[in-house]
Amino acid sequence: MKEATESLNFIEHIIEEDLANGFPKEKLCFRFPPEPNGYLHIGHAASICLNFGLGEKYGAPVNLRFDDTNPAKEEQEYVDAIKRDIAWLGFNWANECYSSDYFQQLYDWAVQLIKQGKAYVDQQSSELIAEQKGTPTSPGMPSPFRDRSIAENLDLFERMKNGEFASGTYLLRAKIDMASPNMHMRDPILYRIIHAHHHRTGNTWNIYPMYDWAHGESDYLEQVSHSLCTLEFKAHRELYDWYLDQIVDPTLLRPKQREFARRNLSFTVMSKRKLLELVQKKVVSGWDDPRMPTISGLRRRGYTPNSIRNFSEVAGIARRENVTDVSLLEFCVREDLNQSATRVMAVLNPIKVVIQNYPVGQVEILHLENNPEKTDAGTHEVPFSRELYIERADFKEEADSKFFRLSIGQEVRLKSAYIIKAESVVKDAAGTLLEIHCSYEAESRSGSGTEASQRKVKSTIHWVSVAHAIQAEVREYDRLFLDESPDAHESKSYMDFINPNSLKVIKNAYLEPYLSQANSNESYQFQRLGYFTLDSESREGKLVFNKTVGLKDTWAKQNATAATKQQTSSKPIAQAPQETKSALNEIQYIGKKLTNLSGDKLEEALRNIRVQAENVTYEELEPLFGTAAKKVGTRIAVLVALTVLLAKGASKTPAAAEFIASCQSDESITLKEEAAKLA
RNA sequence: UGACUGAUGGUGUAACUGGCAACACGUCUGAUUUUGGUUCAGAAGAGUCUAGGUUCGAGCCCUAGUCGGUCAACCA
Repeated sequence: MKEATESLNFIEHIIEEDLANGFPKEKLCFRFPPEPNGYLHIGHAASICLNFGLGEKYGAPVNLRFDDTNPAKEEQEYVDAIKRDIAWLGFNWANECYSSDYFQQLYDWAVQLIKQGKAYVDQQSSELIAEQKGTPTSPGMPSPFRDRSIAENLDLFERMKNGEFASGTYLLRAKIDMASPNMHMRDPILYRIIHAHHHRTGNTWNIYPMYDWAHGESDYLEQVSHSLCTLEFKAHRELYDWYLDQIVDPTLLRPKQREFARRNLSFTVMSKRKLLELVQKKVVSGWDDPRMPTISGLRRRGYTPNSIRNFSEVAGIARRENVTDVSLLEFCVREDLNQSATRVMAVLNPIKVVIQNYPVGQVEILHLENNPEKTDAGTHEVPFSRELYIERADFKEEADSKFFRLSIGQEVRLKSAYIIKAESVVKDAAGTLLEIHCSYEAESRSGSGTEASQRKVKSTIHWVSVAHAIQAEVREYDRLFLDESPDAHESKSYMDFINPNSLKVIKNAYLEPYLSQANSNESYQFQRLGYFTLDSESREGKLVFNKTVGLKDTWAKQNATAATKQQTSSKPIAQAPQETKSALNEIQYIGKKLTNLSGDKLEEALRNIRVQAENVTYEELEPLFGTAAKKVGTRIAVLVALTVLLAKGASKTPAAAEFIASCQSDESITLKEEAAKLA
């Protein structure tokens, strides 16, 4: 259905090229390699969708590999959460793998490296090693232990493995090049000693491989064809390849690392470390707080797998830094939910309406369409009675012409019910509005088929019956940060931009009774308000709803812009100097493309130049006489402009004459002709 | 002062081997609408970081520059 868009992203181009060069399609294999040290977020979703999407597109397996090489930071809890999130997104992994599954093989290979004189045991402090490493602009110095004998290295390494040494005392390093311009090649660490319990291997190991050593070799062991990671690993590629060089069997597939830009979202942060800080400092309630950009947070908020996959699709993947506007994500949920959400009525900020001419005690059961987008979705029942709640914002005692809702003397339709007219208001001593007294038109009931029921009124508003409404808590969310890129400021921390009002709790919202049986894996559209879903804290009898996203609200926007307009117009407007493109630039531009044109379009372009030339001075034009002979278009444009200037009475300077002469002898016929007219 | 890398409307992505810069979001009109939603029709908005060059023709190729990102964890 959407296969119409054939454009490939750059990763797909790489794969297509490999395929074209004879790489067998059946050997394609991808992987998604999270470290189980935190929850997945929308940025990971980009990577997940990329890898699993590629798998689906090429019919290739995609492994889920936990990069669990650091027992100090990793936990089973995260493994479970990650699996749940990926499954929720709707992807199936071919194999569930762990870097820790390869610890023995990795160890054996390391021993082999030592035997080849390509690795050595170092025993200096981390400070000393860092010092010897040099800086990006100056080379490093070799470790005094760099030339330890192979036998000694072997012995030490084995004892490291056996747990004879304390954490941090010994290291295994690859012997590469301390002067490499790539810092990662300056004798990188292969193994360090960590005495910690590993969530899978327990206490079997006392040494653990570093990311670089484990990652490429794991890709190789799994025969991953394309190992896709984010841009910050670009500099690691050289090392990735060096490690593979040491162990690769040429008859087997050699993985290829390629990098893409991570996806950033505006008004949020996107690194596990920063998200963890929000959790730890209790800025949010947890990893799955509905304000968090985590998959679990978005899920709790009411985002659908579809909307997130679509977002990834639409946002695309590329190699440059980016900050995608959240509005794109919001668009994606709305688009999805609009199709699937059941329409209901809920009043979040109530004001009571009493219909004076409606019989006291009468209750009518009306029918509300479940989903106008799906004709077969049916209806559900809504009780109607004399006393109702409507939104406070839907009433104004006196309305201006742009306010379509209820006001004194003004009619509105109650959704799926009657047309009412506001007659009077009741206020307390302080002047606050208590209730609105209305009259209804008995013939106007929706769907009754009467003439009155077909009558058009300016607006339709939602409502709930006071006697039948159920109460619930509704949580509304705003962006977590006030700045578009909270972590992009040098002088300020992202913590400085926290939005203090990102959570608004409405304790007593009134919902139509149908919602007492609300389903936790369904989304509801509270009509005219937005999309809502049951929160995980919701209990029978104490319902809690999360607002996923509001409806597009052109009315609110109109008001907001009107307000700001009023504000700015009260001040003297500091007119920004109009950045009009200079006529000369315009001429140059038209000229640039001139030789591509013909017929009418050429005529039009020439006409345009003549128009623009009216606003150009001779002084401005003169420097362009020197335009390279190759740039025929520009020369024509300049010549045409000159023609106009001369006609206006500019004097033909020697420079101009020379220019005209040179044009006359040009190869371009157009140029020649134009020049001849002037000669 | 190094190495690597990137630069296309407000935002995100396109443009297959060079051939009058496309799609989506956002914005703005108008129509439809018992949701100021949806849908439909339309508009505005970039001459592709700058300066040169190659070419009949450059966003794509070349040269130089500018600006941004990444790299010096016993993290991944």
